[in-house]
Amino acid sequence: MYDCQVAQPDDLESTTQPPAPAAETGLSRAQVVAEAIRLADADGVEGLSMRKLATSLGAGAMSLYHYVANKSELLDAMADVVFAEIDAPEGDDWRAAMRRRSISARAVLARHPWAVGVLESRVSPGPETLRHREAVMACLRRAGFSPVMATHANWLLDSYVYGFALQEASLPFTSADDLADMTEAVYLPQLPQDRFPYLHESAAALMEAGFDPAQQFVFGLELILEALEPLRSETATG
Amino acid sequence: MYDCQVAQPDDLESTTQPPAPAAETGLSRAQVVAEAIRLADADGVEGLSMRKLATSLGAGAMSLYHYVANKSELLDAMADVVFAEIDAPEGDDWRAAMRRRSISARAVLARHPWAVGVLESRVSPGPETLRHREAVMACLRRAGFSPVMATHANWLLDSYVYGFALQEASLPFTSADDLADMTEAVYLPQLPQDRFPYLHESAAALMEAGFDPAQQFVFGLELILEALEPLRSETATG
DNA sequence: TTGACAATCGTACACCGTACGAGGCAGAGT
DNA sequence: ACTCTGCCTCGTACGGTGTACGATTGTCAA
Repeated sequence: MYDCQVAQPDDLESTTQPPAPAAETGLSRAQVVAEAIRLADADGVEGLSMRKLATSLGAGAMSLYHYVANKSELLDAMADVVFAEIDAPEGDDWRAAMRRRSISARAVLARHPWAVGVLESRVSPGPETLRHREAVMACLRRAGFSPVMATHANWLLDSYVYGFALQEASLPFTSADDLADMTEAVYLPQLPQDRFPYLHESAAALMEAGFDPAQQFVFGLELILEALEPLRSETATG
Repeated sequence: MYDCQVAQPDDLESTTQPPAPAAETGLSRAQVVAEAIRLADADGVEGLSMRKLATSLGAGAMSLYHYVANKSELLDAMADVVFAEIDAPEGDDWRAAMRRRSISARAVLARHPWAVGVLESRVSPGPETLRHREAVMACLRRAGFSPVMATHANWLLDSYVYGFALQEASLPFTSADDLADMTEAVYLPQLPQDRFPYLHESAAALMEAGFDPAQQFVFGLELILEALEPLRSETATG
């Protein structure tokens, strides 16, 4: 009826490796996925093809299909591995916990910029993703948010994290030096002061002050966490 | 040096149609882009190919390249048209203005779910995009935000809008009925209460209460706007 | 020895973006 | 009237893609 599988049953057990990855000789699903992530980090997802991945693993293209049903499942698996890199929220202080996990999430998504795009149109969360989401909901519920409020808070925080990562991924520069060069060479000339005075001003201010994505991220994150605080302990709502 | 063009000079003038679109016979860039958007809305971006687009316009595939340098430029143009659908912020009340424009942005991105994904890895904003961003910055600056604070607020709001749209686009259902069916048929069985009690609880609560993305969006939006309010008029900072 | 099964991969097919260049057709110059 | 010059159309072809199919091998149980 619905073709949307949340996770394969035995994937849920995958904390212990499936049958033993055969170590030295032959491939393994984990190796395939890991190499795919390496390639995607280097060249972007659009540069990742089954043939290239296979070659990079020293195998024939069709061999991959023994470990992965199709490319879509491969992308799902990649996203799940990336998700596993994110620190789960821990501790009694919900703000500290969510701050840590959100900062971690942004950092991870900055390391794997393609992952944000993969999230979209990818419907079946993997086991690590589920575990992580469960941990987040647990943290919020234990902090006193009602089920409905916890869901709201979760959406708000995730939206911010993903949206920030998306914007960050589409920035044309990586380092602060790039920013300066870039701004001076491209943006300012193309944003004439008379037509786009405010964008011009903003670009100039950005270049002058430098731009640290992590710091920029924390600014909005703190605002959101503070705004969520008063919504706790209205346990009757949900 | 940098291959990142912000906008073609004459694109900036494109409020008036370039040379006259030739109306009846022959194609026009605007027609090509519009049909591409129609197809992407129907089948998703990954289902959009130059050949299908051409056929759908009653033309040969290569004819398109007279109006569009390559597929990447086509995607840029599509994103720009979508951006033009978003209401620009208007009026003296900055919160009302930004609320309207953010709600409009979410609605537009929900209508064109592929557009969020196109944003990523697309580096050159089109003329409409620039106009819109300029209007947003103008609104914030006039409301008393310093240049730096306005930039922060802009990032925060845009992150929320894009992130929300991204999450919404990856939802496996569209209508409330779908939600109920979906939850009952797929999520609840696959989220056993003992392993994922909180996700289970959340899914159940969501199904019971119904789920209106627009309403959910406004919740977080209002929180953000309220949190930004006290940061106005610190004009000395920037 | 035989049979089952896991793993590898060569080949082929349909599709993709697009380079190249050949054609048609409208209007301007002579 | 003739040519020339541009815009516009698109057929063909090339190198890439995901992957269906089936042949091949290696390994182990009976």
